[in-house]
Amino acid sequence: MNPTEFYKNLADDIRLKSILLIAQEGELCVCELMAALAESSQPKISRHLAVLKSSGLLLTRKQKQWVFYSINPDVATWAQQVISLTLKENINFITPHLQALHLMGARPERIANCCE
Amino acid sequence: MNPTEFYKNLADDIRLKSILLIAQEGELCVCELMAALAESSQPKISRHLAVLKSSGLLLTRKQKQWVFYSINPDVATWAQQVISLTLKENINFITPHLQALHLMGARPERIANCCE
DNA sequence: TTGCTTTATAATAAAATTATTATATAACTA
DNA sequence: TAGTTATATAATAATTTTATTATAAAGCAA
Repeated sequence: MNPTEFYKNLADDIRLKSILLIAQEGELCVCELMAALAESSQPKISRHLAVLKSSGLLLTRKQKQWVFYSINPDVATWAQQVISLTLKENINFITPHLQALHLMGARPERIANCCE
Repeated sequence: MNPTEFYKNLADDIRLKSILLIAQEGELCVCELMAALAESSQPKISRHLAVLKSSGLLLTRKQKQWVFYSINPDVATWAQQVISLTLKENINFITPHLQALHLMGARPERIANCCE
């Protein structure tokens, strides 16, 4: 992935916020991103995640009925550094979404963890 | 400028390459960018530079008949770090354009410098 | 002044991206 | 099995972005 393609992936509110939320939380499922990005519809979020996955930025892991997205560790180091720098220096950009996420009841991770 | 807006500015080949070339060279005029990005037309380059200027990423300095573009030092530190990291780790992305630039005869800087 | 070089802008067309709506699939639950 | 939840996808419409072409303006040079 060349730099322009990489930045095209970041050049959308839902995609960038999803990446930053996932970077912050380690991994998130679609329903958690829906809770975090409450103003966006499910197909909209799914489609943007599909874009990020197909360009190799995100990985998916299916567990029970949930699909968990995480940052692909094979992403070029510089690109991962760009993501973490952006997160670190713009935490306020996703603060309201992190709050919405933490207000969500019955987050799937907990359920998933407890049944493995 | 929020992170999404910033990345929208980088999400185009001409804009990203112009920024990286300017970051590498310190400052460049439109005709030098035309030489470097030989495949692109003058209005195309001018328009993309206007976008970058109006979002505050670039500054202009007019000298004689030339307009020199440089990175705005007031750009957020994290954004400047993103730019320099991208440049440092993707120098091959602009190498052919740097070569074209250095092949250009009678670069305006020299003329400008010699007549101040 | 006239002409040339450099750069910017405006109008329109073309292309790409994004949103919306509806529907499909898969997995769990009762 | 039937119903429910979670996610994906396809079709189309809407929007945004980009390219192209033509033209304008500004500054220099003869």
